[in-house]
Amino acid sequence: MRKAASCATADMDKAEDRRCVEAEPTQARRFSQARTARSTAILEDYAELIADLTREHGEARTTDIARRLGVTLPTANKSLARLKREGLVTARPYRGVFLTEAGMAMAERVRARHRLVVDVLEALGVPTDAAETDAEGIEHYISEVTLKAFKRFLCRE
Amino acid sequence: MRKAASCATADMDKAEDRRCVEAEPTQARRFSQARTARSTAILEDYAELIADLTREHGEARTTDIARRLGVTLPTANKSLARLKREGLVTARPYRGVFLTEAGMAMAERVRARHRLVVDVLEALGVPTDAAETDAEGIEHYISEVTLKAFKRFLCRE
DNA sequence: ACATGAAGTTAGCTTAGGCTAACTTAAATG
DNA sequence: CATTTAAGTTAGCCTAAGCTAACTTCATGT
Repeated sequence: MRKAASCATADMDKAEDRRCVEAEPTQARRFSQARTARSTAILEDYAELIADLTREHGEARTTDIARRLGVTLPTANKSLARLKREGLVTARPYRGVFLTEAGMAMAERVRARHRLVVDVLEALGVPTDAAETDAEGIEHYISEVTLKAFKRFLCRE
Repeated sequence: MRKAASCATADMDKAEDRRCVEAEPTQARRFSQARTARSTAILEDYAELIADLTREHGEARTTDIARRLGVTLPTANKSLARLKREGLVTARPYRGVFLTEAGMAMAERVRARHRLVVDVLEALGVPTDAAETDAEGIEHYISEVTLKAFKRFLCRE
């Protein structure tokens, strides 16, 4: 076998040894969480957008969803199929799209989180447009713990 | 055609009209940017990790990369093929992986950004572990403008 | 009332990132 | 030095999200 490139080589001191040995599972867990978040990011975007459109227009149409997301109609359609499968929306063919209870809950949670992220970014001096743009990517990766910290930070501003 | 659910209905005032009409391209652009960032996120993770491993062990082995990322060896292998294709790493079969100039530049940029994001989160009161975990997802969506704002914020702390 | 054009759907292709199974290569050790 | 075991590779499968092309449904305006 190839020369041990593993952390635990004899000439390393105990501290570094320990640090290295624990780096793997910890980091793997973090990446894994990011992957999970990535896979729900799209669901969250759709839920939030459907709630917005419903509020603005009284209904959420697939065309409007596609336009706002900047994707084609078939792409939106396919993604909506996933949301249906996961019980977040209901839709009958050629009719609009409606959030289920679960979908509304997700939308509400996401909306609040989005607002919070934008507010924090602006509080940190990020201009509005950049804050909105970056929030669109960032928001899906904010844990509950971080959310709470953000709230506290804004309060004592 | 179905009743116009578009923004520009007669009974809307000019302000809302304008807001709505501009919402589509703006929001579409934001989502599109998030999608772009998402597609480079993995490249950035690999580049950063390869740099770390090289610094720690003098080489970056596919097994270590896979273990740290929490994916299987074939998955890491396939992703590394993409990094090769995009000119970020070089690798000869059964030998380690090495960053190209471009790869090192990316790794350095990503490392600095990661540090900055963690520091900002901690400054906002997020505990270290959550800060590290969330940063792993967040970092890929931070624009240059936001990065600058973060730096300014940390300075005047 | 029907023609037309927009909205929606379906089929099928691509890329990406996961996985397992099976195989090959390399290196450490008896 | 031969064997065993770890590392790396290849093949092939799956799901997701993007696309275009082609088709169907719907609703509006003449």
